[in-house]
Amino acid sequence: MANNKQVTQITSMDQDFAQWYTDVCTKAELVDYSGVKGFFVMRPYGYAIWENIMNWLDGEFKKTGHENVSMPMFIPESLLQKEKDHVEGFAPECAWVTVGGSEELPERLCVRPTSETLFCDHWKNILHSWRDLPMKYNQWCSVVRWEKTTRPFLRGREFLWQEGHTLHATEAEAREETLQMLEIYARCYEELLAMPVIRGNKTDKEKFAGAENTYTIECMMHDHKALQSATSHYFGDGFTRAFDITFQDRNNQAVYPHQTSWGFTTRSIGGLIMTHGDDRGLVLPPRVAPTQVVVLPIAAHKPGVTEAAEKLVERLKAIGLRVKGDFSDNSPGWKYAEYEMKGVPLRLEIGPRDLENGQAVAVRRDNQEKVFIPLAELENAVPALLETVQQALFDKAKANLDSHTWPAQTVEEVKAKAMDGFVKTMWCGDAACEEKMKEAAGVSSRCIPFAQENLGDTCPCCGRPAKHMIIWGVAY
RNA sequence: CGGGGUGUAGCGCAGUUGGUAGCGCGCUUGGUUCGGGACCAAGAGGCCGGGUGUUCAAGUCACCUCACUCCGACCA
Repeated sequence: MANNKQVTQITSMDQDFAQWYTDVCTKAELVDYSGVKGFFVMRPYGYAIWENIMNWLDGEFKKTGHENVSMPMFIPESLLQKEKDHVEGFAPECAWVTVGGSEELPERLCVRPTSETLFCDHWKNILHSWRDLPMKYNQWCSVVRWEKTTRPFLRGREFLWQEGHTLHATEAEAREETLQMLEIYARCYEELLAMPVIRGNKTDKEKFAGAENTYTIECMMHDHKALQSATSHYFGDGFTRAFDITFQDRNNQAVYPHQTSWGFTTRSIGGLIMTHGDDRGLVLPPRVAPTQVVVLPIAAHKPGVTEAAEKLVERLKAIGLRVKGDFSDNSPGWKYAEYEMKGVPLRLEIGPRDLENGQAVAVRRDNQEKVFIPLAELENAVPALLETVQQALFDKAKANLDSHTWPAQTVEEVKAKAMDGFVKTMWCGDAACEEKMKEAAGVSSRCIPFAQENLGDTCPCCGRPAKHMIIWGVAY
């Protein structure tokens, strides 16, 4: 019954969403704080989520013809400085190495904040002919950006990601690549993480340092704030000119290739937590959950119970599910709370009463709904239930996004709704109006959605003719 | 980088007008339990974040410093 010895109790979302978030991160054993600010330990349970994401994405990268590589961790200062916009964007948040062993280095080295310059430096050496193109590379690694404030997953001074870097003979092919990879990211969020996304363009103000176009997918968290969830960039030939990378085309002309890059980070796990979690803790969609089903014997000492539970684990493993049996001597109530905290999508209980009835009890994490599953139907019923949970989580998140996206005609209307979700307005395309909106309404531009709507003819900031519909929001 | 908060056992905390450190949970061992965070018994576990000062005496007072955290400005 009611018991106050709940050391793993977490702060409620409504009371303090930020505290709730950090509680979940630590109590669900996803991360631990390290001795250095902004650097986090990803514990096995958190890393297992990342591994599932990596496996899914890496499979898509391979299907679309990309190869994995590994680049150096350090960038000589002179290399970083070759592309002007790029340095300006990243230099302020670089960590620098100035000493090797006991020797002062002749040139200081930046710990990579992103690897465009390294790829370019390498490509300069190996690209010769149009026959060498396209070059479609990816690397899984961590990067360092010296952020001022840090939070687990959402913002660390080091974070894990993949960064794809490609070179193409033509602009059209490079642009196609950029959009193709954005679409893979969008599908990863929607299909794997059960998070609906908005695909769109970043404004010039918000685009990546050195990019010609930045495409983004934006997600809405449970508290209605925005999370920039992945980006894909088209560079044109800006970097390849700066690094003097050319190839001989079919006409024996030296030509600058067109470049892209795209990245997906462990921030996605933060988004996952803030999209689906509740006051009991983490809620994981079955497709990414390290453990999809936890099997609990009830009154395990009674004849046949433990054996029956073990049999359930074996049968579910045999059909490829990630399943765990908890045969520890903790009480059932303790186990319920524990696996709810860790967001395991489905709990299967089997006890003496179930043995009599030839069934198991399944309890969904997302809505606590209880379902009796005849043991004979286990192999069909459990995967079906997991798919139901996956879909229900997506639907719930989609409903949150849809019901908290507001059209607006004036700056005042934007301001009124700014703390309550996304606001969509028309926009003239002028950066001055974007800045004005930020000052007046406290929102940043999230993206210019690919799916445009016509909400009017004029920009709410300046009254001039509008060019696009744009989405505003308060972002993490 | 500005503003606030917190540092005492693994976690959460108490510690009076300064007097030489305690509680709950967790952990270990044994036993009883088991359908919503069980119970009993016996144990282990501390450079009180660090430094300097005041004092016969500092977890406690003063100053400094470090770390973490939250809120802003900057960013995936």
